[in-house]
Amino acid sequence: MKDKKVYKSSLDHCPLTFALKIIGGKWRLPIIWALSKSETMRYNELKRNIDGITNMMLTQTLKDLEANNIIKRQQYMEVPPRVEYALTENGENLIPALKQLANWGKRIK
Amino acid sequence: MKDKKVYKSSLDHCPLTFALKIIGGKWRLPIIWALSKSETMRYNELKRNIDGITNMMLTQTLKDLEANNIIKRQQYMEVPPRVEYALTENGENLIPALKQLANWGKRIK
DNA sequence: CGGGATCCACAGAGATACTG
DNA sequence: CAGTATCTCTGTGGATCCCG
Repeated sequence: MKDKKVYKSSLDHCPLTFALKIIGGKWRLPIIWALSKSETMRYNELKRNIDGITNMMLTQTLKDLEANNIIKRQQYMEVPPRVEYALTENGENLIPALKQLANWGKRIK
Repeated sequence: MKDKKVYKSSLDHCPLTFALKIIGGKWRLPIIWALSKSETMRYNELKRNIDGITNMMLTQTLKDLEANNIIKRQQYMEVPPRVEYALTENGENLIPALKQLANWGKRIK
C-alpha cells in the first residue's frame, strides 16, 4: 500500500519561518495592528475596525493568535456578553520587529 | 483570450502587508536566506542549497524576487551558460529586519 | 453580543516532461 | 546549465446561514 506522503513538519528549525507562520495569514496582521493601537478591543470593535473581515475569519484568526500566545481573550459573564481581546507580552514584543519591516517596506515602495 | 483577473488592491497602502507579500511565499525566505550568506550564487547552487525545491518553483520565485527588486540576475553569455543571482541593496536592507523577526521567533518558541 | 458549521471557489504549490 | 509548459491537487479564505 501506498504511504501517505509525510510533509516536513511545518514549524521546522528556522525561527524566521516560525515567525512568518504566525503573522502570515491574511487577517493576522490587521488584527495585531489594530490591537497594538488600543489596549483592549471587543469583538465587534475589531470587526468594525478591520475592513472586510467576516465573523468566521475574525473568530478563526483570533483563535489562531490566541493559540500562539500573541493575544489573550478575556470573557466577562454579563448580559449582554462582553469579550475583550488584547496583545500578550509576546504580542507586544512583536511590534518593534514589525515596525522595522514596515519601514523597509516604506523605503522600497 | 482570457481576462487576467484584477484583484482589489486594498492592501497596497500598508507597507507591512506589502513587505509580507514579498517575503511571504513558501520559497522566498529560503532563497533570500541562502543569498544573504553568499555574495552570489548560481542557479544550480541555489537548487542544491534549498532542500526540496523544484526547478519550477525556483525559477518562479527567482523571477518574483527579481521583479520586486530584492535580487538581481546576471547572465553570462558563455558555453555552458552561467547565471548568477545576488541580493540587491533592497534585499540587503531587508536582512536586519528579518533578523529581528527571527530573534522574536527564537524567544517565544 | 459573540460566536460556530457547512460548503465552495480559487490561487499557490507541485509532478512531470520538454528545450535553447 | 538554466530554465519552460501543462496539468493536477490542496489549503486557505470566504459566503451564508445558524446558535447560546
